[in-house]
Amino acid sequence: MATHPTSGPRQRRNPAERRAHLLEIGVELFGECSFDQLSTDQIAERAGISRGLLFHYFGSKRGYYVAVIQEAAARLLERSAAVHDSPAAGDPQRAQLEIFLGFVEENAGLYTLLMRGGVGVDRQIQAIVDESRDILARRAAPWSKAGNDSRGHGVGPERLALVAWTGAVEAAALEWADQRHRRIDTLDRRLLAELLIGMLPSALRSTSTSTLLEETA
Amino acid sequence: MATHPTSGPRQRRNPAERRAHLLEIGVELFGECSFDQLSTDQIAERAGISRGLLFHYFGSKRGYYVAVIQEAAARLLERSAAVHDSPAAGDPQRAQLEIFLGFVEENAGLYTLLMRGGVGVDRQIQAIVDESRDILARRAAPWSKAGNDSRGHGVGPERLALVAWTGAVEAAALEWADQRHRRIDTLDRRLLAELLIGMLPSALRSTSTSTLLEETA
DNA sequence: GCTGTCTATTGACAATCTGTCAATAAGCAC
DNA sequence: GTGCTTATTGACAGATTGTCAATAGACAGC
Repeated sequence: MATHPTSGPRQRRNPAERRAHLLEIGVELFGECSFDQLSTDQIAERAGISRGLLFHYFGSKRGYYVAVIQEAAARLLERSAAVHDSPAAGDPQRAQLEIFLGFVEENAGLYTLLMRGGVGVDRQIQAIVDESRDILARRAAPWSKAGNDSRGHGVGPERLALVAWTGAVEAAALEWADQRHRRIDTLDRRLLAELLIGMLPSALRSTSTSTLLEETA
Repeated sequence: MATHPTSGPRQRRNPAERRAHLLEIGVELFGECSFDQLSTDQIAERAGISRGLLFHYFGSKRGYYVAVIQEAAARLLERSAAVHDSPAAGDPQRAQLEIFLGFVEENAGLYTLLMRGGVGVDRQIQAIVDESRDILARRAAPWSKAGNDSRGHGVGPERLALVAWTGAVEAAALEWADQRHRRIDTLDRRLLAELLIGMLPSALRSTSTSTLLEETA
């Protein structure tokens, strides 16, 4: 619609500030609409700028989307790192999980955007999501330090167990956030963390002792 | 490019047959490209028809995509039902899981399309994916019959455990298929099924006995 | 084999969207 | 106030989705 700012004369800003503002808006908008349902016209109008400026900063609509996903990932990882680097008393693993769940609850839209919205859109985005996932998983499950290959991933069977557990965490977190959002009676954060941690040993046991792949063969 | 069929005169077909053919092609193409990266021009050219015909059958590009996703879901459910309805000897639960893994391995693109590609694109598609997921989960984990609400879903905490386990199965299946595709040494189908089944009790235990939500409170 | 009818299929057209770029004006130094 | 830098714009080109009256392939009746 309006290619023009909502009102008044053009507003000249510091590029870094402008860029940050656009990313802020992107996180918000892409948390509600999908990539193809959101036009650059809408984005520009919401930001109070011309469409041309969006392309000036991000090159293409997809470039903008990638930057937004990266921003979302950075926020999640930053929050997680705060706990990881200053291990509080008690069980750091559960603390990490609870922090994670808290983040998902508070930023359900952002998290959904990051873990679900970007997938299937682009290889580049898939890479960002996968890397974030791996970092989070390794923080929440430090035992996985054993057997990482050069790219920081575990080898076959072991990685499989970690991926399975990560999938459980993600799916549960999304469902849990949704249930709380809809005010459905469900587990509290601590119990959910316990449930998820409880699933870890069974995954591990299968790959390390009963697989017959390495020693017991 | 060519709005025209690749060669020769126009080919007149039975509508049902034509529609099926288009869905076939859609499953193939959307397994490789994302929604916005695949133009209706490309689809039409690949199908050897005009772009107009695609819109005649499906109304819009999005309508076509929804139909393709539904087709993918139907194929997966059909395959699963074949095992579900004729319970072979032994453990039907593991059989169901192994069938599922076999399907994922053979149709990795299709499965990825169904579970990942559609998410974040549309509420309608999200509904299709969620429903397929639930049906599969209930077939693979028949114990979940207890405590379904009117919409066929479990209530809060119990559903949470099922969702968590389902997430583990999905993530593991995708990773496993990818590892095998890249010829990485990993678990065989039977062991992966055991690993996943092994994760189930720990999920259940947490919600039913230690949650303090119902009896033990 | 010829003709007419039905409808699957087309191709041209309108509307919308992404991406480009020279022109413009906002803010700052002097 | 004047001039310079550059963030910002708006008009434009190319591509893409969606519409619809016109077209032609197949089959029935003769």
